[in-house]
Amino acid sequence: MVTYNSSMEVEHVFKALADHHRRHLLDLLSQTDGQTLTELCAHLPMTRFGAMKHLRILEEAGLVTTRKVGREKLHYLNPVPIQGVADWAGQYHRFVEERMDRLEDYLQELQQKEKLP
Amino acid sequence: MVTYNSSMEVEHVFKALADHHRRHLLDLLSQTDGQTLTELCAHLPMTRFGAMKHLRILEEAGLVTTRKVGREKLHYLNPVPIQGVADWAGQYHRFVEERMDRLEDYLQELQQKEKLP
DNA sequence: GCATTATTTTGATGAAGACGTAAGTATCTC
DNA sequence: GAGATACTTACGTCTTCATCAAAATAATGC
Repeated sequence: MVTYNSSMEVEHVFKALADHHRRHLLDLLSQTDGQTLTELCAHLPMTRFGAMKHLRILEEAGLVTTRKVGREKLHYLNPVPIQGVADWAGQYHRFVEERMDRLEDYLQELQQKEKLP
Repeated sequence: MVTYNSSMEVEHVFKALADHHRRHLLDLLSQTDGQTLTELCAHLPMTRFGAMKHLRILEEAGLVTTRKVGREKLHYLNPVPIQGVADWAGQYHRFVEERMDRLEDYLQELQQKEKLP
């Protein structure tokens, strides 16, 4: 049985990840941590205001932390909440395995029939 | 580096999973596969029409397959696309590990200082 | 065939999301 | 302090989402 977790925290993380621009931002931070808004939004096909809103959603979900240095705001990846998503998805792994096993059984059965027709 | 995957398929899966009602539906199917709309919507705090739309989104994302038997429509879990999410999230695992290592180093450093002040 | 049950289609509506523009506040540089 | 730079706030708009209601379709059982 898969444990159904409806906690607000996990929900925010899932929602934050449900946009490829935001996943792209996390990717960018995983390559170079501590980038400014200007650096990050240079990679997104939108205005800096659009990028800012996405970063705020990531921050509210706890996936990004920020630190103000002078007039710049540095953004850092926090990978911990992603672990929650990985754990949730991992619960379904055994269902995929079962499916693979069934497929294997089926293929072997086919093979048997070919040998002894 | 985390591979940024913007394919439409993955995007649909992420969006479909970004709602706890839909994750709950997957959970229900993982417990008892092949349930009808009526059976499933009995567990959700909404009308059957609301539940139907959620099921359609899951179906479009490939997370649920359906089979019509008489006047009933049976819903089956397809766990395979969830694997894509697990893989994506798994890419961030090493960042969590790095963080743990740094924390461990820090704690050991503290311990050293206590011993030799 | 007729009443019942299961599902679908087709709007309607209010909320939330994803942008954008324009003006405002710090901060740095000179 | 004047001008450039980095970010923010405060809107407006357009789209998508979540939900419900009512009517339509389809299958079952007697």
